[in-house]
Amino acid sequence: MVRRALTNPRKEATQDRSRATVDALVEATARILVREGFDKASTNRIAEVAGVSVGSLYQYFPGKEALVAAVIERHQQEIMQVVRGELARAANQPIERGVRTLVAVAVKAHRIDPKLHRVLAEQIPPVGRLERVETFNRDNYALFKAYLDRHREEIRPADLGLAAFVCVTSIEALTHTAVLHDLVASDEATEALVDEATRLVVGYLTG
Amino acid sequence: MVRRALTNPRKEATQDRSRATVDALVEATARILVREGFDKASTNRIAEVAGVSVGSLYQYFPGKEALVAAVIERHQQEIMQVVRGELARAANQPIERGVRTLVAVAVKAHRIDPKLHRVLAEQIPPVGRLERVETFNRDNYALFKAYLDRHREEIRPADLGLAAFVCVTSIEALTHTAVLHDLVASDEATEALVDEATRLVVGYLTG
Amino acid sequence: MVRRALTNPRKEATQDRSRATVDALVEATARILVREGFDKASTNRIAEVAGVSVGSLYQYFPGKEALVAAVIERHQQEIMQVVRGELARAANQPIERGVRTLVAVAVKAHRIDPKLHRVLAEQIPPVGRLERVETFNRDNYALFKAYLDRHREEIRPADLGLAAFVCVTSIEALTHTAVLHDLVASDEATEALVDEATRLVVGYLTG
Amino acid sequence: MVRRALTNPRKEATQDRSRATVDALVEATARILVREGFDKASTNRIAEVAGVSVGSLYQYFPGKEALVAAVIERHQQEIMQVVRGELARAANQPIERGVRTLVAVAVKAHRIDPKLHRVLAEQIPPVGRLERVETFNRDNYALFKAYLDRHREEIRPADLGLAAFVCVTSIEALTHTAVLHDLVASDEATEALVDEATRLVVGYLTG
DNA sequence: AATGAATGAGACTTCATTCAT
DNA sequence: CATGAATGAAGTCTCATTCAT
Repeated sequence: MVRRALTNPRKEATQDRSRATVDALVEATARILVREGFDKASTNRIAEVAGVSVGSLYQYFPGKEALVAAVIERHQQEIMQVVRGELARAANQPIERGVRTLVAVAVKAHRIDPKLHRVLAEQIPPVGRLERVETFNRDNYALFKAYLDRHREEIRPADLGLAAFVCVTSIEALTHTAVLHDLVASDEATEALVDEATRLVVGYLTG
Repeated sequence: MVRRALTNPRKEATQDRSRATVDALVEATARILVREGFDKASTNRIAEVAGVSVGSLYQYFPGKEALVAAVIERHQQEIMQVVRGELARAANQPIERGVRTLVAVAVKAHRIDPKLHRVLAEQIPPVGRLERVETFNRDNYALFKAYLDRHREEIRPADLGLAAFVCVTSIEALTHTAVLHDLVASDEATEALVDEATRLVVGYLTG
Repeated sequence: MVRRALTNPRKEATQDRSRATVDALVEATARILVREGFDKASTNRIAEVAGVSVGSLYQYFPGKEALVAAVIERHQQEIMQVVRGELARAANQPIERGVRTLVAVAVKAHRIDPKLHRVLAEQIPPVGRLERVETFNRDNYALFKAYLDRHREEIRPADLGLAAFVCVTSIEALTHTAVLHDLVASDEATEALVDEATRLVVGYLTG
Repeated sequence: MVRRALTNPRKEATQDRSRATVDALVEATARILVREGFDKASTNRIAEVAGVSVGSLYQYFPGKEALVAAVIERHQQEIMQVVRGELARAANQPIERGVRTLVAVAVKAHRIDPKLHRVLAEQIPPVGRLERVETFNRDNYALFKAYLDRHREEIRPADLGLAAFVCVTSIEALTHTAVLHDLVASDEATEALVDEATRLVVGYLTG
């Protein structure tokens, strides 16, 4: 609800033409973000790339921020779709197997449009970003904590909240950095990374 | 040599007055970054806060980027000073003790002007940032790898490079996130965090 | 015939629905003018408040000007209705009594939707305004001159045109300013104003 | 003090070049107002006519309003200079003679750049205008009331405040309207108007 | 060296109006 | 007739940078 005025779409796109315009705008924003960087993502340029007039842009979005927010949202939803899907499987797996699944999912998630992910992580200025990112991480955190709750018998740490923080933050950082630096270029490299990350977390939880 | 034109001081400030001007400019930039955010850090504003004319600003810095770069550099050096100092002690400590020292150092380092650290991490746009940050991490990475080399007998992972990446990335992420989210407000909380991070890394290295 | 293209309704609203639409548009314009000011009276906003599409607005009015003109016209007609009605009585009253009636009428007229009156007087840009206002004053002027003609025996000034100008302008200004500045808040205050204005004009005409 | 942010110059023009720029901007604004109307007075156009960049405009004025305010102020000061000068003479003249002087002054004042006066009176939107105009009229009102105080023996009305309001408003309206409608084109016409206005006011005051 | 006035490209945004459906 | 999506010219304003003094 907060900051509605700045980052929420102005009106729902009910009709087809509207819908297409909105999609084109969000897509154009993402494309520019990836190809030219945040600085080049001016409203005029976005409209131009979307093949739409600036006026139309402002008909649907109150400003640049809202467009970027929409891109982030879209990206986040694509990720969460992958995550949630694969995560169901992990729920009942034993720690070792389960964590490996989670790590693999994290890598997979980070590979969805990694260039966009990179830009969003690096270039987007504060206001809207932090909230989004935090929201995202809070989701991950909650999911992981639930997993730990279910397996509380098998793990050492008493403070599951802290444990979840440690694990989620580490996995996120490792996969994020690895993808950014192309450390997961080959399947072997990816497997090695997943192995290590799994060891890190499993060792921590069960040590 | 790289990008000299854009981010290096135009000239060495030999004379005292020059030196003072340069310092005032960098300090003003840092202050504005922290207090008003990157967006407000216009060259005119920086000059004003530094009590200097824009003209003088351009006498010493080729542009806005160079100023921000200088702020980053200064911050980084303050951090490395702390890190290097405390790190000497860790070198000959056994794994458990040594890692704990390293983690504690990381927390300490992140506490140097955390607001500035936050701004630099969140708000500064791409060009200069990534390189700087990577430089920074590469330093940490190298230092830690050297530590692992020295203790290679006591640790499990064969690929020390990968192991160093896993450890440095995790510690960095944990301390960074913890400081950002004020999870280290009290001494107890800090100690708890250090405990967990140490366990994470030690478990991984010796598991 | 003059300026038809810009300020006259495009077509007569013969059908009921049309009539209702036109009324809604004029009413919406007036409301916005009063409540939000001329600047906020965009065609889109007017259509929205009228509960009609912009397209429909342009079906009945050639543009924004025409709408404002319609509002002015409506207001003027309401005023002239009051004025003409009360004026009939004044026609045969002796100077003293007659002028008092006229002044009272002027105050009464200015009290019809004074907020709208104020906006029309203050905020509406040139093109259509002057003409309208002049038209309005010309009406008043003509009516008053006719009154003077009828009483030419009792008054001093030889040039009745000039006399009418002096009287109408003064009465208009006094009542207008008084209403704008809330100098007619109470009945006593109103009576005092009417007294003075009457004295002013009567003294001038009969002195 | 009110509305400083919107209508006051941003900085004092201390240096010669600055001063020239500010003057050019105000002059350009006045010229455009007179020749092309308020609507055409965009900041870009003003800067262009002033032979200056938009940037400079915003260096000295926070926006369009401030420019217009400056024009009004300048005009007002020119007027008050004339008024105050001639008014001294009226102070000790007997009613009849004094009022005639005052009326003549009013006409003279309204003749200073009458086109500009007209535009300011007709086209300038509310916010800044009313205050200015009221300030102006309050000055006139105060001056006239002082005159009445000095001659209280010779005049009828008990409430000098109300009397001043009646006289000032009437004289202002008569001269303003007369100048606007070119009723003072010839010397004879002017004299006739002054005669009538004087009679109006003197009759009222001494009747 | 220092100053700060001047520049002007370009970002953001609004709104009167049109036109395909 | 009604609708409302689309248009794009035009306006406002900022800010990195230059340059005459």
